[in-house]
Amino acid sequence: MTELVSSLGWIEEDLSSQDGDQTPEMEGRYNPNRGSRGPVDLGSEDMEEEEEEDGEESGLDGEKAPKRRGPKKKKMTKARIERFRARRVKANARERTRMHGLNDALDNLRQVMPCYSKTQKLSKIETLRLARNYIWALSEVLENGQSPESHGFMEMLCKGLSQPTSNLVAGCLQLGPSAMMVNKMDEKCGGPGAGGMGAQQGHSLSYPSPGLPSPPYGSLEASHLIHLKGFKGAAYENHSPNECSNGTPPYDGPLTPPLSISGNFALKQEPSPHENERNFTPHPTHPTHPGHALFPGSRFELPIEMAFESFHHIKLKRYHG
DNA sequence: TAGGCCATCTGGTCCT
DNA sequence: AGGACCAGATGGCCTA
Repeated sequence: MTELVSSLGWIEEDLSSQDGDQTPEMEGRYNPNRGSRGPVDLGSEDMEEEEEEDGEESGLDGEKAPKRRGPKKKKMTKARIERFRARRVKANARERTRMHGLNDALDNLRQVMPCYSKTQKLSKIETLRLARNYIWALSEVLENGQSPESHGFMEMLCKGLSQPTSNLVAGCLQLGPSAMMVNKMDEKCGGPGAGGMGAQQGHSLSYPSPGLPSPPYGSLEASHLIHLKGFKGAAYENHSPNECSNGTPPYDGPLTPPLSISGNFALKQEPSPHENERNFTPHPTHPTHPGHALFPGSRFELPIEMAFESFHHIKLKRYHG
């Protein structure tokens, strides 16, 4: 086997030095040194063919390698190797493109999540979990009339998320300057859970949907949610993202409305390229006033209660035909 | 330094 | 034959 690998050494060199399949779009993303795997495995077919060429070769310890059965395979001519390489290079490029598409889709998903930051990106798995929770929570709003300002809504949103993500979501949705101050004090006095509303509860929250699995990690302690009291409108407050200093990820991206209701669920338009630079500036699809949300299907802003009412009304109308 | 997350390469499988 | 999809492997980066 060692000999086999060394006999393929030239291919390894060849493949590792092939930056030829690096497309311009990958600039800055593709690092040829990344994910390199040492000896390149040519795959069963090619390996077998190499073995074939080696004939009855004894192994390292002198024991005989079992004779291979089945039809003899074609010899690995230089032309075939070339074709194989070309195919592999193309397949790699396609796979990269495919994964980039997948990542783009995830990015789009991140942007319609109740907390979105270009700089503090949710991981892939957290994005998917939060998306599921978001859909679930919104369904509850629609079907059971649950208030999006309730504990339950926030609990559903944070279910199964890691603690940092839960904090991020909670922070994005409901923390105003005063809450942040209180929270900071709480944390200094013994970390999350030492005070504040969550700590006052002092027990794990119970979750109403038995159909959903328990969180794989992260706890559901109420203290993870920092403060759950009325987040309405607070997300538009210009709180400093760096006020949390003990592990709570700072939120320094554009502030996503809790539910910027415009049509289906909370779809937003693509953020402007400059959105990242401004901490809080008007956006066509974002409400510009604290405590306001966008009127469904339009750019009118309403007090958030009215917006939810309209949202609810429209959804019910669609739901019931 | 360990662990989490990620991008990439790769071979296998299925489908057209 | 070739493309899409998938899962395993690998190594880089970052953070606690």
